[in-house]
Amino acid sequence: MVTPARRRMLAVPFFPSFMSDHADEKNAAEDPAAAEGPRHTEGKPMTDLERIRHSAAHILATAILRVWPEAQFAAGPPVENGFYYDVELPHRISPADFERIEAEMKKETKANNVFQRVEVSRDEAMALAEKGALASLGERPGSPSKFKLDIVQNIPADEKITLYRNGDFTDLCAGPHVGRTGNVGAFKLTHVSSTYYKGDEKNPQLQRIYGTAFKNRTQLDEYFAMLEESKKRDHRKLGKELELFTFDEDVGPGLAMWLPRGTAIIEELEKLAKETEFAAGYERVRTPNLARENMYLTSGHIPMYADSMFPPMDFGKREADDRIKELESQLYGTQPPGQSVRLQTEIEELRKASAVTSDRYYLKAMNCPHHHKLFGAVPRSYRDLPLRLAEYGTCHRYEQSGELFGLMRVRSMQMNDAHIYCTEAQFEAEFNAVNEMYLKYFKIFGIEKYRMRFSTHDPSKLGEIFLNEPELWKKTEDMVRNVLIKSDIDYIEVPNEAAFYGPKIDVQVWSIIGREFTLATNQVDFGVPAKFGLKYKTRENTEETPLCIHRAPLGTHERFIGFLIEHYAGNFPLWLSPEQVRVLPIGDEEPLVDYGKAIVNELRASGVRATLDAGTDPIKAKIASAEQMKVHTMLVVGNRDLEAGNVSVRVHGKGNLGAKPRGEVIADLLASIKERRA
RNA sequence: GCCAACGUAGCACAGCGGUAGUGCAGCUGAUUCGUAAUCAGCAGGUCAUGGGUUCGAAUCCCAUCGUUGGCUCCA
Repeated sequence: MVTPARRRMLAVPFFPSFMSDHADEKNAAEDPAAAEGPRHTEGKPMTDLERIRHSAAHILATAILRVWPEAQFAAGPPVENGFYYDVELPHRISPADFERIEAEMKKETKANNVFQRVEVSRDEAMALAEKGALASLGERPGSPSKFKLDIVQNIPADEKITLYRNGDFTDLCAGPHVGRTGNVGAFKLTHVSSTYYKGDEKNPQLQRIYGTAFKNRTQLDEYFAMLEESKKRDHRKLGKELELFTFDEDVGPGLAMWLPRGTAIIEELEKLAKETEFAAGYERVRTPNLARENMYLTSGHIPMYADSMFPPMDFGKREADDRIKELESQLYGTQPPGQSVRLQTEIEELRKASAVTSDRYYLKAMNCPHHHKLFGAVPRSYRDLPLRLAEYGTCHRYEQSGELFGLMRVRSMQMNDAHIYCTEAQFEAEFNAVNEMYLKYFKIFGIEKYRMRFSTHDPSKLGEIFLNEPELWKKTEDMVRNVLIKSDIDYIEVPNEAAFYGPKIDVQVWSIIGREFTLATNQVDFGVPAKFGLKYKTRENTEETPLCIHRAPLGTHERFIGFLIEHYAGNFPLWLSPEQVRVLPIGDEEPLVDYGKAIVNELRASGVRATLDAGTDPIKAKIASAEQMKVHTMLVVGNRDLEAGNVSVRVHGKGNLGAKPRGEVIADLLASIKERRA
């Protein structure tokens, strides 16, 4: 269901890639999501930096051909942080080869060759490709430039075909480029990965060589320094350093375990969610972590999404299997032929029966079916609507091993879920209220860099991947769009990306290393409640099926906290801080330690996460270790403070704020926590 | 799942065919101090796991597991 454009978005989040090779322009033209953001087109020239990077891609191809003349190239565009070129080559390029390739690239930039634009006819381009002369240093008889050949064939008839030359190297390319190879001032190859031609696994597998390039060395160095800085706030690194969560091979990949410090954050988020949802008229429910297969047959998740679910536990089948095994072992030991025939018959019958008697349970991958069952458990009247059922439900999804990524992509997740059952008349107000809730949360966390993606259906796929309810699609999409427009939210509309049961809004954010994630989701469902036979009595005493809104403004704990760690660089505001206050007595003499203990006890009695460092380390060392763990507030207490009934306040990132009366400081802390100050 | 790289003490890393190392953290002492690290001692490892090559493997080869970067996927 992911379009090519979406894929590119994932790879290059901040600015959609400015694909410029013919192949990519063609994709962009066809691409329903092309309206998603700025994109290179005829009327919108590349920036200077993109020209440099696009040119660097050609220089990379030139260099690779000098080392491996048989290389076949596909596409080589600039991307957000650099460029790549896809190459087919028997030799597996590894980072060990980079030095050699970069040396050849250096020769090409030193030579300062002109990038020469040549317009050719389609026949000329085809002829060159067949002679192997495109993306090549010259003709290569017997090995046509096969990918370029394919690309030429796909260029629309009315489009001009151009080549670019630098030195011996000629490439099929729409340009533009810098004037000379020497204008690529500084470059570096960064990594290599694999890809399929045009992203389709049926196509040949290519090696994608990534690099980056800048106008000059200084900018390149700054870029890598910035990358180093970013790595410091990577949630995986901070999570380890701050002892927030951990993964364990024996527990399983993608199964995060929360240490006490991370759990403290979870508790705060749940407290926030529960308060907010309670005030907004939600009711809390609890459901088990698994359910029988039948429920997921009803919901349509099997077979549609069975691949993404953990395989089932099959109890009935296991009993049958045990009996079959037992009979089989008897079978091997039997001599009289009659006996063995009897056993074989029994085994076969058991096998047939096991298909029927099997009793399969699945770990839940989503909470909706359980909540639908709760809606259906009690007779409902229009007076009960809207009914808002909320649960921090634990879901399990069997994500592909290669997709797992720290806390951002896991296999077990705790979701800030709720389902709102309402009438069509109530829908717009409810959807709007959900939206307001999102914005309220984002304000609390100071989340500013996000994008709302409004996913709609594709009318040509009704009855296939979208429920065949043209009226309802139109109606709900209009309502959602209205809400977005009325609340003046910046959003992008993406056709063909809706859920099968209705349109949705996803909130997209980016991890510090640039990967895009859906942080939160708000979905309309006009399909599944009917499958569950959910009804309510109307004022006219007729039966209606409710609409359902699935919403998860705080997403999952895993992803949301992963995001928050990076958002705050581990420097959480007081209310979220795993260790809110640490009291640091100067020395470990009894009266001081007792004073510190009293302060800690007073804070803990008010629910503040406070600890005491009663160690014998010098005060500087105590401060250093508290700072290292990013403890929000440090209260230094020495004899001066003890005598005056003061504490000396030090705040992480702000330094020493001086001595203040103990009562005043505690009151301030409590107020800051209560108000969830930034 | 696919391609590639990487797995050495709790953490960060060195060693890359010849008896496992450093720093921080930890523990035990001493130190009793005013805002980012006091000193000393001790302890900690089947070098991810399993196989192979070799007189000898952390080091070379193969497989498995895990992590990472991409690809694919993402209800």
